[in-house]
Amino acid sequence: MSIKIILADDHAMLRHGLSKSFQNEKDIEVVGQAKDGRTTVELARELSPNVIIMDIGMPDLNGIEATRQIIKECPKVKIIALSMHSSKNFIIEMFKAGAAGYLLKDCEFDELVNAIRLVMTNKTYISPAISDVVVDNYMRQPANAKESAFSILSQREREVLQLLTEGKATKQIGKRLHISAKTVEVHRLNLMNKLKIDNIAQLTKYAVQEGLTRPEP
Amino acid sequence: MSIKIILADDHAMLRHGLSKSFQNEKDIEVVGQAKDGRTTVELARELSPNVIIMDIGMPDLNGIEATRQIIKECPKVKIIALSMHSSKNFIIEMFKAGAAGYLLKDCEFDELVNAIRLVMTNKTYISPAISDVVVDNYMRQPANAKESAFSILSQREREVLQLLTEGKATKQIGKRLHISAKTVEVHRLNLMNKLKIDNIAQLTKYAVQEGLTRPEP
DNA sequence: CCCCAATTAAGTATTTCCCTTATTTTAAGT
DNA sequence: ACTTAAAATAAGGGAAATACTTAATTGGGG
Repeated sequence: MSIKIILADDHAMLRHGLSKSFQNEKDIEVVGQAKDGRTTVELARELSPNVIIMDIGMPDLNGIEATRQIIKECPKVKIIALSMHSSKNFIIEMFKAGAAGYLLKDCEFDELVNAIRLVMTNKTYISPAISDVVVDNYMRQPANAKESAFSILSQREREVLQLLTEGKATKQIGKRLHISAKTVEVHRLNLMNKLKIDNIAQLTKYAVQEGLTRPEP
Repeated sequence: MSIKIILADDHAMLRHGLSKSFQNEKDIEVVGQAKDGRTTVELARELSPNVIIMDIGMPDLNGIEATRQIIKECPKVKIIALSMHSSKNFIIEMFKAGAAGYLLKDCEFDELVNAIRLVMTNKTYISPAISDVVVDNYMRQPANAKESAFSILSQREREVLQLLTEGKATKQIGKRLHISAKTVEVHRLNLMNKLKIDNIAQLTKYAVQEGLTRPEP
């Protein structure tokens, strides 16, 4: 029986290319693709894959949040981050969210295949290209004391923050999250109080810096 | 008679250091310092300096706008850009705004001194570190066809855009620019229509990409 | 089992936004 | 110099969003 995987990345080109490449691997089957985090969460529920290849910078719901939510629902699913970013924050948060592996996008395809087979044996795969960052983090834990969005804000607040900083109106956010616009308002108010920011402009810059949303308009 | 210069940079540390360094140059006198573009414009009016050393990334009013305004009022003033950015857009727009020189911040102090003395003879100084960018621009003009904020928006609109994306409220912007809040509203509406963006979040990302405001919250 | 934080939601007063209209300046073209 | 266009200024008014308050419900952790 083959390994069922889902590809989550906002670039169709990359998904298509990977999908083609996986056709040569007889024990791996691409059962689904998603261009944003929210779709990925839904597909994970419907298709019950073994592995998800997850980009971090995606619209609507970023890869870290998506991972958090998927792992909460189905802890057996193995999620491998495939990201452009080698910055400490992303790597650490991705593993905190429950990822089973982390690779950079400029790695070889074979490395990804190896990683997939490895995580299927309940092991964790850390790409050599980023292993030093992970080690470094354990070496000087106290230096990493500054609280980031991931620790101060609740999950819902982070979701609202991302949609807010992607230009969505309160109403739209309510619809997307299936909650009242009034609730979204409260989340917005609370998160802005926590961050001590009282305008969307600075909030957007903050979210970009934290990697919760992407810098492109 | 010595050359009177103004230092415009938001980092007090840099201003202080430069100021100290200039004490060794007997023919150069630092007559004023400013931490933002708007203050620089005022100082330029009051102190009538010969040269202004101008950073680009400054709050309230960025270096490019400040240059535009100062040159409009006093075309004799020589403005030398001292920037971290070596990207084409900044360099081109700075010269369009009327700058007499452009240096990167990691150049030698002596290069800056040379540049100051050179522009005083009505020559233009382009740092070797960026000269290729300038040449490159003339080589393939048509490639540079995509319109940036500097070309589509009016000066007032760019000013409003910067303040808006720095988190200022309409009222505050009106006060700062000495115009009615209603007028600011119109400028905001017009610029958003021109850019085809209808929310502050995306507008902020756009302004950051165009260098009109800084990425830090 | 109780408590705290998170999530949900509504009411209301205030503010902002959107659109239209209009006058005055400034810039540009011929 | 004269005409036109664009930019900058501003007000009015209804629609919409926001700030702030209050509160019910839920879900773990001690």
